[in-house]
Amino acid sequence: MGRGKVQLKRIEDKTSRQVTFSKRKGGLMKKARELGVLCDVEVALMIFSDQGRLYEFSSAERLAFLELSHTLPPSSNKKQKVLS
Amino acid sequence: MGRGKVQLKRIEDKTSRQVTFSKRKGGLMKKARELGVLCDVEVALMIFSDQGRLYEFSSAERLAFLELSHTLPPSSNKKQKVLS
DNA sequence: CAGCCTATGTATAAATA
DNA sequence: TTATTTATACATAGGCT
Repeated sequence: MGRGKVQLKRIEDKTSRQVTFSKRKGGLMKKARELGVLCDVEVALMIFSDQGRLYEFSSAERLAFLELSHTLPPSSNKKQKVLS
Repeated sequence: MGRGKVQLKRIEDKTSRQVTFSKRKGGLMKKARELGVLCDVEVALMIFSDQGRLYEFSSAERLAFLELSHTLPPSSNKKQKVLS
């Protein structure tokens, strides 16, 4: 989307990679949420970045264990950050 | 997208709900894969439908446990189907 | 660096086959 | 009912602030 076509490879420039990560993470979570609501299914989305753990789910019950059973990203030595 | 605007509520018509599920599931997985590659992060996407379990991940190592630690959807009494 | 803007690329709702 | 075809809505890359 946007002005240029997307190449399916790691974005080398750190700044653009961070910007793209932020934009696409938001879009992906929105879509995951929509799929859950529109189609009445349970969806879990987990994204591990260098900063911490991010996740999304539309129906907590069956998926709540995900919060507890994962391992911490090795690069993270701080308390993990949990975002909606 | 498409011809009509989207209402963020459960699609009541079973046929449209199934059609929408199929289309959006594909789109969501594609985007999840792209985010993982472009931004060099680990992504896991799990969708529980009535049919079975679907999942996606860009980096198997840390997330492989997801395959084993989840519980089966109660509505599924057949062997689960695993898709890429 | 976090937002805002907007031209363009994509995803997809409906319609149709 | 599933596959293909548009017309549109939506997401977002690159620029700019």
